[in-house]
Amino acid sequence: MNTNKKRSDCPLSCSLDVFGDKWSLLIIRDLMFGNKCTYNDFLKSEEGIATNILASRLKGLEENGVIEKSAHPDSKAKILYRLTQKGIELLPILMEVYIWSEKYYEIPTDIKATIKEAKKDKDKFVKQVTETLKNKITEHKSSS
Amino acid sequence: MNTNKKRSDCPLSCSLDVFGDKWSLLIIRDLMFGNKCTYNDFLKSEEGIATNILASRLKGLEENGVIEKSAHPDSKAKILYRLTQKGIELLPILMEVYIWSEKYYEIPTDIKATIKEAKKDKDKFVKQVTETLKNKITEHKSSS
DNA sequence: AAATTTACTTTCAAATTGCAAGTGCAAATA
DNA sequence: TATTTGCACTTGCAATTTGAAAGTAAATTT
Repeated sequence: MNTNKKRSDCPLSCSLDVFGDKWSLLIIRDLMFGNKCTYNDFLKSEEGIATNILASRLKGLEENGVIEKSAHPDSKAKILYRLTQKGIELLPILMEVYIWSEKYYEIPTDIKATIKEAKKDKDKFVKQVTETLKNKITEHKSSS
Repeated sequence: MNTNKKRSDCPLSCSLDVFGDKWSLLIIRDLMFGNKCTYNDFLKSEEGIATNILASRLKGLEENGVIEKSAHPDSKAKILYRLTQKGIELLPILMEVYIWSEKYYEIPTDIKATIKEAKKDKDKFVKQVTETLKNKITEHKSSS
Protein backbone atom coordinates (compact mmCIF):
# COMPACT_ATOMS: atom_id res chain seq x y z
CA MET A 1 0.00 0.00 0.00
CA ASN A 2 2.42 2.64 1.21
CA THR A 3 5.66 2.62 -0.68
CA ASN A 4 7.42 5.09 1.55
CA LYS A 5 6.25 4.93 5.14
CA LYS A 6 7.92 2.29 7.25
CA ARG A 7 6.75 1.72 10.79
CA SER A 8 9.81 -0.12 12.01
CA ASP A 9 12.72 -2.25 10.83
CA CYS A 10 10.93 -5.44 11.80
CA PRO A 11 10.66 -7.57 8.67
CA LEU A 12 7.15 -8.67 9.62
CA SER A 13 6.08 -5.05 9.98
CA CYS A 14 7.72 -4.21 6.62
CA SER A 15 5.92 -7.12 5.00
CA LEU A 16 2.60 -6.01 6.43
CA ASP A 17 3.27 -2.55 4.99
CA VAL A 18 3.23 -4.31 1.61
CA PHE A 19 0.34 -6.77 1.91
CA GLY A 20 -1.15 -6.30 5.38
CA ASP A 21 -4.69 -5.42 4.47
CA LYS A 22 -7.94 -7.12 3.60
CA TRP A 23 -7.48 -7.08 -0.16
CA SER A 24 -3.89 -7.35 -1.42
CA LEU A 25 -3.46 -11.06 -0.76
CA LEU A 26 -6.79 -11.78 -2.46
CA ILE A 27 -5.41 -10.22 -5.64
CA ILE A 28 -2.28 -12.35 -5.24
CA ARG A 29 -4.54 -15.37 -4.75
CA ASP A 30 -6.42 -14.58 -7.95
CA LEU A 31 -3.15 -14.34 -9.84
CA MET A 32 -1.75 -17.52 -8.29
CA PHE A 33 -4.68 -19.87 -8.27
CA GLY A 34 -7.58 -18.10 -9.95
CA ASN A 35 -6.26 -17.77 -13.48
CA LYS A 36 -7.19 -14.13 -13.27
CA CYS A 37 -4.97 -11.48 -14.74
CA THR A 38 -6.96 -8.40 -15.70
CA TYR A 39 -8.57 -5.56 -13.80
CA ASN A 40 -12.03 -6.85 -14.54
CA ASP A 41 -11.07 -10.36 -13.50
CA PHE A 42 -10.16 -9.07 -10.05
CA LEU A 43 -13.28 -6.93 -9.87
CA LYS A 44 -15.44 -9.99 -10.49
CA SER A 45 -14.02 -11.99 -7.58
CA GLU A 46 -16.66 -13.01 -5.12
CA GLU A 47 -15.49 -10.76 -2.29
CA GLY A 48 -16.55 -7.75 -4.37
CA ILE A 49 -13.67 -5.33 -4.11
CA ALA A 50 -14.56 -1.73 -4.92
CA THR A 51 -13.03 -0.42 -8.10
CA ASN A 52 -11.15 2.45 -6.46
CA ILE A 53 -9.71 0.12 -3.83
CA LEU A 54 -8.65 -2.33 -6.51
CA ALA A 55 -6.87 0.42 -8.42
CA SER A 56 -5.06 1.59 -5.29
CA ARG A 57 -4.03 -1.95 -4.30
CA LEU A 58 -2.73 -2.75 -7.78
CA LYS A 59 -0.71 0.46 -7.68
CA GLY A 60 0.72 -0.41 -4.28
CA LEU A 61 1.59 -3.98 -5.21
CA GLU A 62 3.26 -2.76 -8.37
CA GLU A 63 5.22 -0.08 -6.52
CA ASN A 64 6.38 -2.75 -4.12
CA GLY A 65 7.51 -5.02 -6.93
CA VAL A 66 5.06 -7.81 -6.22
CA ILE A 67 3.16 -7.56 -9.48
CA GLU A 68 3.79 -5.91 -12.84
CA LYS A 69 1.76 -4.74 -15.77
CA SER A 70 2.30 -5.85 -19.32
CA ALA A 71 0.56 -5.70 -22.66
CA HIS A 72 -2.25 -8.17 -23.08
CA PRO A 73 -1.72 -10.37 -26.13
CA ASP A 74 -5.40 -10.23 -27.10
CA SER A 75 -6.10 -6.53 -27.08
CA LYS A 76 -4.64 -3.08 -26.54
CA ALA A 77 -7.57 -2.20 -24.31
CA LYS A 78 -6.61 -4.91 -21.85
CA ILE A 79 -3.74 -4.88 -19.41
CA LEU A 80 -2.22 -8.08 -18.20
CA TYR A 81 -1.18 -8.15 -14.56
CA ARG A 82 1.26 -10.80 -13.44
CA LEU A 83 3.26 -11.79 -10.42
CA THR A 84 6.94 -10.94 -10.32
CA GLN A 85 9.44 -13.38 -8.86
CA LYS A 86 8.95 -11.55 -5.56
CA GLY A 87 5.23 -12.08 -5.89
CA ILE A 88 5.55 -15.74 -6.79
CA GLU A 89 7.60 -16.22 -3.65
CA LEU A 90 4.59 -15.27 -1.55
CA LEU A 91 3.27 -18.74 -2.33
CA PRO A 92 4.60 -20.45 0.83
CA ILE A 93 2.86 -17.78 2.93
CA LEU A 94 -0.46 -18.26 1.16
CA MET A 95 -0.04 -22.02 1.39
CA GLU A 96 0.42 -21.85 5.15
CA VAL A 97 -2.60 -19.60 5.51
CA TYR A 98 -4.69 -22.15 3.62
CA ILE A 99 -3.34 -24.96 5.77
CA TRP A 100 -4.07 -22.98 8.92
CA SER A 101 -7.57 -22.12 7.83
CA GLU A 102 -8.35 -25.72 6.98
CA LYS A 103 -8.24 -26.62 10.65
CA TYR A 104 -10.57 -23.89 11.80
CA TYR A 105 -12.93 -23.00 8.99
CA GLU A 106 -15.16 -24.75 6.51
CA ILE A 107 -13.34 -25.28 3.24
CA PRO A 108 -15.09 -25.34 -0.14
CA THR A 109 -14.59 -28.80 -1.63
CA ASP A 110 -12.63 -27.66 -4.68
CA ILE A 111 -10.00 -25.99 -2.50
CA LYS A 112 -9.92 -28.88 -0.04
CA ALA A 113 -8.11 -31.18 -2.47
CA THR A 114 -5.42 -28.60 -3.17
CA ILE A 115 -4.80 -28.05 0.52
CA LYS A 116 -4.52 -31.78 1.07
CA GLU A 117 -1.97 -32.01 -1.68
CA ALA A 118 0.02 -29.12 -0.24
CA LYS A 119 -0.01 -30.67 3.23
CA LYS A 120 1.21 -34.00 1.94
CA ASP A 121 4.44 -32.51 0.61
CA LYS A 122 4.82 -28.78 1.05
CA ASP A 123 8.12 -28.45 -0.81
CA LYS A 124 6.82 -30.39 -3.76
CA PHE A 125 3.66 -28.32 -3.89
CA VAL A 126 5.58 -25.05 -3.78
CA LYS A 127 7.96 -26.23 -6.50
CA GLN A 128 5.17 -27.40 -8.76
CA VAL A 129 3.05 -24.26 -8.48
CA THR A 130 6.13 -22.06 -8.73
CA GLU A 131 7.09 -23.76 -11.98
CA THR A 132 3.64 -23.16 -13.42
CA LEU A 133 3.74 -19.51 -12.42
CA LYS A 134 7.24 -18.98 -13.79
CA ASN A 135 6.25 -20.55 -17.08
CA LYS A 136 3.49 -17.98 -17.35
CA ILE A 137 6.08 -15.23 -17.16
CA THR A 138 8.53 -16.61 -19.72
CA GLU A 139 5.70 -17.76 -21.93
CA HIS A 140 4.63 -14.20 -22.24
CA LYS A 141 8.07 -12.61 -22.27
CA SER A 142 9.03 -14.70 -25.28
CA SER A 143 5.97 -13.63 -27.23
CA SER A 144 6.46 -9.87 -26.76
CA MET B 1 -11.35 -7.78 13.72
CA ASN B 2 -14.87 -8.58 12.59
CA THR B 3 -16.27 -11.66 14.26
CA ASN B 4 -19.42 -11.80 12.18
CA LYS B 5 -18.99 -10.40 8.69
CA LYS B 6 -17.64 -12.85 6.16
CA ARG B 7 -16.82 -11.68 2.68
CA SER B 8 -16.78 -15.08 1.05
CA ASP B 9 -16.24 -18.76 1.75
CA CYS B 10 -12.64 -18.58 0.54
CA PRO B 11 -10.44 -19.70 3.43
CA LEU B 12 -7.86 -17.04 2.61
CA SER B 13 -10.53 -14.37 2.75
CA CYS B 14 -11.82 -15.79 6.05
CA SER B 15 -8.31 -15.77 7.45
CA LEU B 16 -7.79 -12.18 6.39
CA ASP B 17 -11.02 -11.33 8.17
CA VAL B 18 -9.24 -12.51 11.32
CA PHE B 19 -5.72 -11.09 10.94
CA GLY B 20 -5.66 -9.16 7.66
CA ASP B 21 -4.65 -5.76 8.91
CA LYS B 22 -1.56 -3.82 9.79
CA TRP B 23 -1.54 -4.64 13.50
CA SER B 24 -2.94 -8.05 14.46
CA LEU B 25 0.05 -10.09 13.35
CA LEU B 26 2.39 -7.71 15.17
CA ILE B 27 0.59 -8.55 18.40
CA ILE B 28 0.93 -12.25 17.56
CA ARG B 29 4.62 -11.64 16.87
CA ASP B 30 5.06 -9.98 20.27
CA LEU B 31 3.41 -12.96 21.94
CA MET B 32 5.41 -15.50 19.94
CA PHE B 33 8.87 -14.03 19.83
CA GLY B 34 8.85 -10.87 21.90
CA ASN B 35 8.17 -12.27 25.35
CA LYS B 36 5.41 -9.73 25.63
CA CYS B 37 2.14 -10.60 27.25
CA THR B 38 0.45 -7.52 28.71
CA TYR B 39 -1.38 -4.55 27.26
CA ASN B 40 1.45 -2.20 28.08
CA ASP B 41 3.99 -4.57 26.57
CA PHE B 42 2.16 -4.37 23.24
CA LEU B 43 1.78 -0.60 23.54
CA LYS B 44 5.53 -0.22 23.93
CA SER B 45 6.39 -2.07 20.72
CA GLU B 46 8.38 0.05 18.35
CA GLU B 47 5.64 0.41 15.73
CA GLY B 48 3.66 2.50 18.21
CA ILE B 49 0.16 1.14 18.04
CA ALA B 50 -2.53 3.52 19.32
CA THR B 51 -4.19 2.43 22.55
CA ASN B 52 -7.71 2.30 21.12
CA ILE B 53 -6.54 0.27 18.14
CA LEU B 54 -4.71 -2.12 20.43
CA ALA B 55 -7.84 -2.61 22.51
CA SER B 56 -9.92 -3.28 19.42
CA ARG B 57 -7.40 -5.73 17.95
CA LEU B 58 -7.09 -7.65 21.22
CA LYS B 59 -10.86 -7.89 21.35
CA GLY B 60 -11.02 -9.16 17.79
CA LEU B 61 -8.26 -11.69 18.24
CA GLU B 62 -9.90 -12.96 21.40
CA GLU B 63 -13.32 -13.20 19.74
CA ASN B 64 -11.69 -15.19 16.98
CA GLY B 65 -10.07 -17.57 19.43
CA VAL B 66 -6.50 -16.66 18.55
CA ILE B 67 -5.58 -15.26 21.96
CA GLU B 68 -7.08 -15.42 25.43
CA LYS B 69 -6.92 -13.44 28.61
CA SER B 70 -5.93 -14.83 31.97
CA ALA B 71 -4.96 -13.64 35.40
CA HIS B 72 -1.42 -12.39 35.74
CA PRO B 73 0.48 -14.25 38.48
CA ASP B 74 2.20 -11.07 39.68
CA SER B 75 -0.71 -8.73 40.17
CA LYS B 76 -4.46 -8.36 39.98
CA ALA B 77 -4.01 -5.13 38.07
CA LYS B 78 -2.31 -6.93 35.23
CA ILE B 79 -3.89 -9.12 32.60
CA LEU B 80 -1.91 -11.80 30.90
CA TYR B 81 -2.61 -12.32 27.23
CA ARG B 82 -1.56 -15.58 25.63
CA LEU B 83 -1.86 -17.44 22.39
CA THR B 84 -4.39 -20.23 22.13
CA GLN B 85 -3.55 -23.41 20.21
CA LYS B 86 -5.14 -21.75 17.20
CA GLY B 87 -2.87 -18.77 17.72
CA ILE B 88 0.24 -20.89 18.15
CA GLU B 89 -0.55 -22.54 14.85
CA LEU B 90 -0.09 -19.22 13.10
CA LEU B 91 3.64 -19.79 13.56
CA PRO B 92 4.27 -21.37 10.13
CA ILE B 93 2.64 -18.36 8.48
CA LEU B 94 4.78 -15.89 10.41
CA MET B 95 7.84 -17.99 9.71
CA GLU B 96 7.20 -17.88 5.97
CA VAL B 97 6.67 -14.13 6.08
CA TYR B 98 10.02 -13.74 7.80
CA ILE B 99 11.70 -15.98 5.25
CA TRP B 100 10.10 -14.04 2.41
CA SER B 101 11.09 -10.69 3.84
CA GLU B 102 14.68 -11.81 4.31
CA LYS B 103 15.16 -11.91 0.57
CA TYR B 104 13.81 -8.44 -0.09
CA TYR B 105 14.36 -6.29 2.96
CA GLU B 106 17.15 -5.44 5.37
CA ILE B 107 16.95 -7.65 8.41
CA PRO B 108 18.08 -6.57 11.88
CA THR B 109 20.95 -8.82 12.92
CA ASP B 110 19.23 -10.35 15.93
CA ILE B 111 16.36 -11.60 13.78
CA LYS B 112 18.69 -12.75 11.00
CA ALA B 113 19.99 -15.68 13.01
CA THR B 114 16.50 -16.91 13.83
CA ILE B 115 15.45 -16.77 10.19
CA LYS B 116 18.55 -18.69 9.18
CA GLU B 117 17.71 -21.36 11.72
CA ALA B 118 14.13 -21.56 10.48
CA LYS B 119 15.25 -21.88 6.86
CA LYS B 120 17.68 -24.66 7.67
CA ASP B 121 14.92 -26.94 8.94
CA LYS B 122 11.43 -25.47 8.93
CA ASP B 123 9.70 -28.41 10.57
CA LYS B 124 12.23 -28.53 13.35
CA PHE B 125 11.94 -24.81 13.95
CA VAL B 126 8.15 -24.94 14.08
CA LYS B 127 8.24 -27.89 16.46
CA GLN B 128 10.75 -26.27 18.77
CA VAL B 129 9.01 -22.90 19.00
CA THR B 130 5.63 -24.60 19.30
CA GLU B 131 6.88 -26.60 22.26
CA THR B 132 8.11 -23.49 23.98
CA LEU B 133 4.80 -21.73 23.43
CA LYS B 134 2.76 -24.70 24.60
CA ASN B 135 4.83 -24.97 27.74
CA LYS B 136 3.94 -21.37 28.51
CA ILE B 137 0.27 -22.32 28.46
CA THR B 138 0.50 -25.42 30.67
CA GLU B 139 3.03 -23.74 32.94
CA HIS B 140 0.44 -21.15 33.72
CA LYS B 141 -2.58 -23.43 33.73
CA SER B 142 -0.99 -25.59 36.41
CA SER B 143 -0.26 -22.61 38.67
CA SER B 144 -3.81 -21.19 38.62
C1' DA C 1 -21.21 5.41 -36.42
C1' DA C 2 -22.93 3.75 -32.14
C1' DA C 3 -22.71 0.75 -28.41
C1' DT C 4 -19.85 -1.82 -25.47
C1' DT C 5 -15.70 -3.14 -23.05
C1' DT C 6 -11.68 -2.02 -20.37
C1' DA C 7 -9.12 0.31 -16.97
C1' DC C 8 -9.41 3.31 -14.49
C1' DT C 9 -10.80 8.36 -11.72
C1' DT C 10 -13.92 11.18 -9.13
C1' DT C 11 -17.26 12.21 -5.70
C1' DC C 12 -19.09 11.83 -1.32
C1' DA C 13 -20.95 9.60 2.79
C1' DA C 14 -19.68 6.28 6.23
C1' DA C 15 -16.37 3.82 8.74
C1' DT C 16 -11.87 3.43 10.62
C1' DT C 17 -7.67 5.26 12.37
C1' DG C 18 -4.68 7.92 15.17
C1' DC C 19 -3.75 11.08 18.72
C1' DA C 20 -4.74 13.02 23.18
C1' DA C 21 -7.01 13.07 27.26
C1' DG C 22 -9.72 10.81 30.68
C1' DT C 23 -11.51 6.83 33.79
C1' DG C 24 -11.50 3.34 37.36
C1' DC C 25 -9.32 -0.06 39.92
C1' DA C 26 -4.83 -2.08 41.98
C1' DA C 27 -0.54 -1.45 43.91
C1' DA C 28 3.33 0.99 45.44
C1' DT C 29 5.06 4.91 47.96
C1' DA C 30 5.17 8.74 51.43
C1' DT D 1 -3.51 5.98 55.63
C1' DA D 2 -3.31 9.32 52.07
C1' DT D 3 -1.43 9.99 47.71
C1' DT D 4 0.75 8.99 43.76
C1' DT D 5 1.75 5.73 40.18
C1' DG D 6 0.72 1.75 37.10
C1' DC D 7 -2.40 -0.86 34.34
C1' DA D 8 -6.08 -1.68 31.14
C1' DC D 9 -8.73 0.30 29.07
C1' DT D 10 -12.62 4.23 27.07
C1' DT D 11 -13.93 8.60 25.07
C1' DG D 12 -13.76 12.48 21.92
C1' DC D 13 -12.50 14.31 17.80
C1' DA D 14 -9.92 15.35 13.54
C1' DA D 15 -7.85 13.08 9.67
C1' DT D 16 -7.53 9.39 6.71
C1' DT D 17 -9.37 5.42 4.37
C1' DT D 18 -13.06 2.80 2.61
C1' DG D 19 -17.02 1.65 -0.12
C1' DA D 20 -20.71 2.56 -3.34
C1' DA D 21 -21.93 4.88 -7.40
C1' DA D 22 -21.27 7.52 -11.25
C1' DG D 23 -18.18 9.27 -14.70
C1' DT D 24 -14.22 9.25 -18.22
C1' DA D 25 -11.32 8.05 -22.11
C1' DA D 26 -9.40 4.96 -25.18
C1' DA D 27 -10.01 0.49 -27.61
C1' DT D 28 -12.96 -2.88 -29.57
C1' DT D 29 -17.20 -4.81 -31.30
C1' DT D 30 -21.57 -4.46 -33.69
